[in-house]
Amino acid sequence: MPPDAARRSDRSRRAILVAALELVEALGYSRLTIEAVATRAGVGKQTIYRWWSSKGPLLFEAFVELGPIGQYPPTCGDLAADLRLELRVVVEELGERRFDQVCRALLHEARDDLLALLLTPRRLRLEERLRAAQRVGEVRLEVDVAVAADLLLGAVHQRWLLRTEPLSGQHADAVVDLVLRALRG
Amino acid sequence: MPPDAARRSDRSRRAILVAALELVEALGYSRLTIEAVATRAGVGKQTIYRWWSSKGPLLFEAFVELGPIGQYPPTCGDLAADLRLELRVVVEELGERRFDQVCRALLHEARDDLLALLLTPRRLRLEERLRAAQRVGEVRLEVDVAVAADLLLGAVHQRWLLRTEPLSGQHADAVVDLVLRALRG
Amino acid sequence: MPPDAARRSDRSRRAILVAALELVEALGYSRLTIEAVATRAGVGKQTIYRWWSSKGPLLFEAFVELGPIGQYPPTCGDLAADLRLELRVVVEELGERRFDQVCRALLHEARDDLLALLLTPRRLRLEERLRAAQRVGEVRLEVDVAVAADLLLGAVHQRWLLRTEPLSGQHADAVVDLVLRALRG
Amino acid sequence: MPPDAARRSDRSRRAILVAALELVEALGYSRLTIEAVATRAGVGKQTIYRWWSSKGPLLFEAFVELGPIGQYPPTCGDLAADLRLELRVVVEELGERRFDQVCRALLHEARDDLLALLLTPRRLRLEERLRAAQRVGEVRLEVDVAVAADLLLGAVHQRWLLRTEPLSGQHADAVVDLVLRALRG
DNA sequence: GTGTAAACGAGACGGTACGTCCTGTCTTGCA
DNA sequence: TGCAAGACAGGACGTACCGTCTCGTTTACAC
Repeated sequence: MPPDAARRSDRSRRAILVAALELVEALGYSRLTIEAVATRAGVGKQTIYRWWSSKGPLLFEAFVELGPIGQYPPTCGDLAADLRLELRVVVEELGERRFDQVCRALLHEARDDLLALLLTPRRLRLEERLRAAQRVGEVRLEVDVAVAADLLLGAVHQRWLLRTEPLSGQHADAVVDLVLRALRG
Repeated sequence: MPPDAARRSDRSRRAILVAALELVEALGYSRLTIEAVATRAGVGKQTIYRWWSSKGPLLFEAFVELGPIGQYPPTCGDLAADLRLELRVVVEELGERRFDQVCRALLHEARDDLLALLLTPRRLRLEERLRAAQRVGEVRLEVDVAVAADLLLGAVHQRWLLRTEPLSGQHADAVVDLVLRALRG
Repeated sequence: MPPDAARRSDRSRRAILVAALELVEALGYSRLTIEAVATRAGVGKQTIYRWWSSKGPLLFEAFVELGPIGQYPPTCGDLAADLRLELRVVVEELGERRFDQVCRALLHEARDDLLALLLTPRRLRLEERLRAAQRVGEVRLEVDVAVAADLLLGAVHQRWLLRTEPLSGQHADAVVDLVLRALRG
Repeated sequence: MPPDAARRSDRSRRAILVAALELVEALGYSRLTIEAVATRAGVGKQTIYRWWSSKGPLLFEAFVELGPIGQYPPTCGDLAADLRLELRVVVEELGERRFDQVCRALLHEARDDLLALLLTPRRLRLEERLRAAQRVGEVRLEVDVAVAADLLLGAVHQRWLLRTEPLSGQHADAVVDLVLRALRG
C-alpha cells in the first residue's frame, strides 16, 4: 500500500526534519544515519522509510522547509551593484555549515536534480536581472544569459567546491567586474 | 610502527590500484567497497588498510598513476583557439566515467586537497597561457588571471557538477568567447 | 538497551541451535565459527551476538535443548548393579562426539559453571542412590557421599579427559567394585 | 631443509619460553598469541614457528623447563601418610595459575598426550607406592593399582576441572581415607 | 682471517574470523 | 489501527592473528 498522506503525523514529520538538519550540521553527511535521525526524533525507522526513500531527499526536504535560504535582496537600478549584491548573498549562503553539508550530500548521492533545485532560485533571479539589462541595452542582446550565469555562479561555486581559497566578497566583486566587461555593448 | 615502504610489494600495490579503478568505473563510488577491491586484486584487506586510510586517497592515487590524464594539447599562437582547445579537453576529461567518479569521491570525502591537486595542472596551464597573452598585450594587465581561470573552469565545472545540461564543446566555446571579451584591452 | 526477549524469533533461535550442534559435531569446537553458524542457520551474525556472548554458552544451550542427554536408567534394588549401570551410561555419554566436544568447549572457555551444570544431573542421581543405600545400611553412615561421587565420576572423567586409555564399561565396573568396598560397613 | 639444531640460538629459545610462560600466566591460554610471544621475546615470529608447531607444544616445553613442578616429597613407611602427602602436593600444584593454565591449554588443544605426560610422574610414583604396599600386604593383591590411582587422582582432578568446590587438603585427605578402606585386605 | 650458509629480527603478505554498525524490511504491542 | 520500538537477514566495516614469505644482518663453522 502507498502511504496515506492524509493520515500522516505532522508531529513526527517535523521532528524528523528537525533532527535530520541538526545531525547533518553536527556530523556532516556521511556520518549521518537514518537510525540516528529516528532515535533523535523519537520515531520508528519505518516512519522515515515510509515517507522518504533515502537520506538525500530527506535532507533536501528538511532544508527547503527549515533551512536558512530566504535572503532575496531587492534590486536597485544599477546592474553592477545588483550583481555584486546577488553574488555576495550566494557567498554567504555557501559559508553556512548546514547549507554546505546538504549541498555536498546531494552532490555525492548523485541527487544533482535536488541540488540544482536548491540553487535554481538564485540562478533564475540572476538570469532575469540579466535579461532586464538586455532590454535596457546594458547587456548585449547576443549574450546567452545562461552562459553568463554559468560564469558568475560557476566562478564562486568553483572556490566553494575546491576550497582552494576562502570564499570572499572581494572575489565575488572581482568576478562581477570581469563578467560585466564581457556583457556590455 | 609505520609501515615499511621499502618492503612494499609493488605487485600488490599495482593490483590494488588497477582493481580500484576498474571497480569505481563499473560500480560508481558509493557501491565500491574495500573488500571488493581486495578480492579482485587478490590481496588481503589489511594490505589495503596498511597503505591507504580510505577509499578517497586510494582512488586518487589510482587515478594519478593509471588514469587517462595526460592530454596536454600544444598551444598555437592564437589565444582564442588555445583556450577553446584547452576547455574542450577539460570537457572531455570530465565526461569520462572514471574521472567523474573519482572527482565526486574526493569531493564527498572532503578530500578537496586531492581534488584540487587533480585539477591543478590544467588550471596552471590556463593561467600560464593567460599570462603569456598579457605579455603580448592580448589580455589587459589589470586582469587577475586567477579570477579569469575561475570564470573559464568554473562555468564548465558548474554544468558537470549539477548536470543541468550535458557538457559540450559548444558550451565551452561559448564560455571562451564571452570571457575573451572581458579580457581584451 | 537489553534485547527484548518477548520479541525474539523462535524460528531463528532454533535454527541457530541446530546449526551449532551440527557444526560442532562435524568440525569440533575450535574449528567452529560464529560466521559458519550464522550462514548455516540463515541468520545474521548480529542475531547470534544479540543473544549469546560466545560459542560456549551457545553450545551449552544447544546441547541442553537438543542434545541426547536423557538416559536415566531405572534403579533396581541392587546397589552394585545400580552403580554399574549408572557409570556405564556416563561412559557412553562421554563417548558421543557432540557431548565430548561441548564439554571440552566449556572447559576451555572456563565456563566451568556450565560444564558442571551439564554433569550435575548424573551426580545428583548418584548421590541420591548412595544416600538411599546409607538408609538401608548398605553404605556406612560416616561416608561423605559427595566424596564417594568424586571417586566414582572422577575416575571415569579422568580417563575421558586424558585419553590415556579408552573409556570402557569394564573400567567403570572395576571402579564401582573398588569403591563399593570402601563404602560398605 | 630441516632446521639445524646445532646453530640454534639458546638466547632466543629461552627468551621465547620465558615470554610464553609469563603471558599464559597473565592472559590465560586462549588470549595468548604467538605474535605477542614473539614481540615480548624480541624475536621474529618465524623463529618460533621454526622450532614449535603451535602454542601447545611451546607451552609444554616452557613448563617442563621452567615450571615449578619439582616437589617430590620423600615417602615415610606409613601408607596413609604417604598418600595424603602425595595428594596434597597435587592439590597445591593445581592451585598454581601457571600450571592450571597450561593444563587447560593442553586439554583444549587435544594435546592430551602432553597433558598426560605432565601428570605422569606423579601417577607413576603413586602406583609405585601402591605396589610397594601390595608387597608388604597393606594393599590386597587383587587391586588394580591403575584403577586405584584413577580413584585418587580422578577425585582431585574432578574438583579442579569443574571448580565446583575449591581444592583443599581436607578433601584430599578424605579421598585418601575412603580409598584406603577399599584397598586394604 | 675469510667465505658461506644457516639462523636471526623484522615485518609485509594472503587469508580467516572477529565483533560492530547500519541498512531496509518485518513484527509486536501499546495507545 | 497507526506508530514507537526494535528484532531480523544481510553485508561492509576496520582489527587482530594466523602461518608463510622475503628481506638484510649477525653468527659461527670450514677453509
